[in-house]
Amino acid sequence: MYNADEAAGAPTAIICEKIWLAIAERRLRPGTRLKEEQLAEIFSVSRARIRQALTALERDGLVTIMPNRGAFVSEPSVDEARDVFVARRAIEQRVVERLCERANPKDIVRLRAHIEEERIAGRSGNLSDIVRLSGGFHLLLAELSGSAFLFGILRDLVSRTSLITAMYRSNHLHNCGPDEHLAVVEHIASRDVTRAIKEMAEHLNHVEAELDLDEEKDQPRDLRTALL
Amino acid sequence: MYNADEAAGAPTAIICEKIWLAIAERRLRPGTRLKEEQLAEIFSVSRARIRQALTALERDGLVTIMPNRGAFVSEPSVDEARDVFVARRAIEQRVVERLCERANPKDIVRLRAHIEEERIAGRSGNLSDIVRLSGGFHLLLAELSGSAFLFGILRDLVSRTSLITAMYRSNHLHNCGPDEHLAVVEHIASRDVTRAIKEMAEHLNHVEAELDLDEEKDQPRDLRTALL
DNA sequence: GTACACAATATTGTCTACAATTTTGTAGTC
DNA sequence: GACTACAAAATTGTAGACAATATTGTGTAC
Repeated sequence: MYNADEAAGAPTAIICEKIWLAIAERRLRPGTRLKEEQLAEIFSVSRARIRQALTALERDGLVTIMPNRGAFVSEPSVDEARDVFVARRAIEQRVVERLCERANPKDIVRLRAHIEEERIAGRSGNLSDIVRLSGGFHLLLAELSGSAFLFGILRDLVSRTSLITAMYRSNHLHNCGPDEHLAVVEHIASRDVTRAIKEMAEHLNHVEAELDLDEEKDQPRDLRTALL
Repeated sequence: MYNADEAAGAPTAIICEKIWLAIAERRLRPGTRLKEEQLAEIFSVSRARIRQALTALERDGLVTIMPNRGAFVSEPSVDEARDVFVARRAIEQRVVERLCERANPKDIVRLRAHIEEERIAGRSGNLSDIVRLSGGFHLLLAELSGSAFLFGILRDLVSRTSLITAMYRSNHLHNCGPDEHLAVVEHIASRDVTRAIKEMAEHLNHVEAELDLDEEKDQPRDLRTALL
């Protein structure tokens, strides 16, 4: 069978997505070094394109580039992880508010269809699809809210959330359940702003609560704190 | 006198800042084409570094890169401008909330010192400093809130605000007055969350209100709507 | 005289080679 | 025997050259 991973001349976006998925699926663990030449050989592209991909991934907070040192898979701290959820609650509240005002029947149809895709992926157990679609739901919400800017912020936040869930135990993998997604959508459909916001806030709380953010308050980021 | 603008081998960050300032000060008008080779010659650097700077500026929303077409100074629409303020109110509310809980006397000293700098720049009339410092106040607030992530979002938002104020009449240039900044800080100093939030919201409303966002509902983004 | 097709030009996108920096291994000295 | 200084290897950062693409100008046919 033809393996797309080893196809030559992959566009930058594809490379980003492959690395992103690898991180989200924990195949690439936080802290892993990402050598440019190595990646260039793996994807059969030039090193220049890998550099583009890495800087784009740095923008999304998935990799950390240290000057003259190289790129590493980011290791968000507990505090940073909590910050992401603080920001998500703030942003997604606005998204839901706007959507309750603006959403038309067509939007609701798209959202329900998306959730159906999530259900199918959940049953098939395809981890790539599950990760992609569960984040994609929140992104679709932001897109339909009509604000390109809120969408952009949430894009970052969802990427970081993927890394965080990958890092702090996503073993249960309840990970953004379609049921809670549907509840939000139905509240939006009935223009119930208060309940829609509340449902979204609870959903995000559930996702955060499933992480091991209380234990190991400050995990070792450098050797000094790790060993002394 | 030595002119730093024409110094050879400027780092990417410096190039970004120079272009950013030029946009914020309206020396580069929205829609202006940014030819890579031209910029490379101006800054005496290679085109590769200009490309890095342009992609970074695109990330901040200041320039728009069209594939195979080139880079242009962004022309945010009225809706996009309003979105930025919606997002700023959401984010900066959280920043102020956190700061009321966490701020220590040292932080207050830094904030007051910054406002004093703003006052000095305002009296001297140095446009570069005024633009930089007025945005810098909000960034300092976010930095002191202890959330690197909220800081990152606000960095984007402040950049975009600079472009927006440059585009939609910043002639009065009341533009983020130090007086209102001080009011916010004093409320934070006295741990009065409600008033601090209110003051910040009003401040942002004032900034938005000074723009011509109601008139010319949809300014011409492409030739079709401009001419027909 | 106008409209379409083609060619020339200019600009961006990509790749390969070279330079700078950091890290690691080795030897010398106290 | 351990520590410091130096050298070599590996890796990133940068620059310049080449290829692809879009725009503009010109010519020809109708």
